[in-house]
Amino acid sequence: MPYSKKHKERTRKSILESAQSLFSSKGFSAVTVNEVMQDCSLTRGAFYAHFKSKSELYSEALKFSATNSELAKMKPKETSSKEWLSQLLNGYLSIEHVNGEKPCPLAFLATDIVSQDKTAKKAYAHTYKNMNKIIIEYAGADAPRNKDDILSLTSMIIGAVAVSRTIEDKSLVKKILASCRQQVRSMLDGI
Amino acid sequence: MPYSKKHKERTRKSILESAQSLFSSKGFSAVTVNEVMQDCSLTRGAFYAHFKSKSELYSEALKFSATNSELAKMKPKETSSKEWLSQLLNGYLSIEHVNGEKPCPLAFLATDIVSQDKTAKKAYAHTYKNMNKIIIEYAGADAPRNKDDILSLTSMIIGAVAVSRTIEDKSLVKKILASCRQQVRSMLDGI
DNA sequence: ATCTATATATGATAAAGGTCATATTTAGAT
DNA sequence: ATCTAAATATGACCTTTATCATATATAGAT
Repeated sequence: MPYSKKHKERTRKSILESAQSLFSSKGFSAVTVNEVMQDCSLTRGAFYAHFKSKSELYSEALKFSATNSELAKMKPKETSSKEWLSQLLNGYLSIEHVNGEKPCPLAFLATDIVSQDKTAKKAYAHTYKNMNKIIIEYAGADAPRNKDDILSLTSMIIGAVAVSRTIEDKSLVKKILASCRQQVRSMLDGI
Repeated sequence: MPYSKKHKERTRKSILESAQSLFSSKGFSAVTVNEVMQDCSLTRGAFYAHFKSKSELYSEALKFSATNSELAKMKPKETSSKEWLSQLLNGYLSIEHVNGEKPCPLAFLATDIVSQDKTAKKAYAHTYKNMNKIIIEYAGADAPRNKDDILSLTSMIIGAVAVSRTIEDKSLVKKILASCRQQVRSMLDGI
């Protein structure tokens, strides 16, 4: 048995990392299987030893990115939940995020998902529900009394990032993000 | 000179209508020039007498849809501005909108625009600014004191519709929309 | 050192779709 | 009725790209 046991697993992971980053920034059809493979220094032939189609890769990349997202990161013990939540949300509503550092697929792929298969949609929905859950948990006592209220908050931050990515006028982008950060504070008071 | 003067103009408009509807629901690359033409009972050959490329069509469809949107519709004289605004926002945050009736490209194409050319981005930004302006106008005295606050409201409604389109669980979609309608009322009080 | 299962690379195939060249049809002007 | 410029249709071309078949290289087991 050639190659160490973990070799394939590592390659798969590296493909997923490239895929995640490329799909997030360009969407499903603007990304090529070949492009993904070259991004991790492989050629397209190797691809089908890992995934059975480009669609499968897309869904797997989506799942992968959920487990690697900022939101999924463990809170440092020395930071309070509220402080941590505040950092997460400010990071989410930042120019850096809009520019593509650690892109959140919920915002970057929102309309792209619509034309993908059920598996992709399921992965997206799962990530979305998880985002709501995590925010509520960290907000603790400052979470909205009515749990569904969180849905408008996540709509807002996802929408803000999605729209901001299309806007070339950076001063307008800053205003959008600032306005949402402000609004977040008023929705989760104490944050 | 064959065909009445207005014939070509009418055909162009009909192409734009089909394009608007198809692009909005499926995005740029999932729509085919041929598909657009067949949708208005023409064949692909006629296309290039009207537009010089698929990209140009996309941008033109975006501009076209801005002038035909619900938001651009004239307010009936017998309806108060606030009442009208309330109707507009409730319509925006409705299942029917999510399902594709009179789709707003700001929500339906948010992430699609990112991979398009400058012309498309400009058209998108223009429509976006216009949405903010119109809401502020109709809100009148109830508009946010700080005009930039409107940006978080539009982020929210655009995000809500964009996300809702991806979610197959209709009961969750209803909750998202309801939560945003509620939030709109609290942001524009008196509405 | 050699053997071998597995990973990766190379080359081929085929389908899709944007674009254009050419043929055909249309309806207003004469 | 006929003529003609403009609109539309048809057929072809060519690029792109997902996918697969086949060849090669890798590294652990012997």
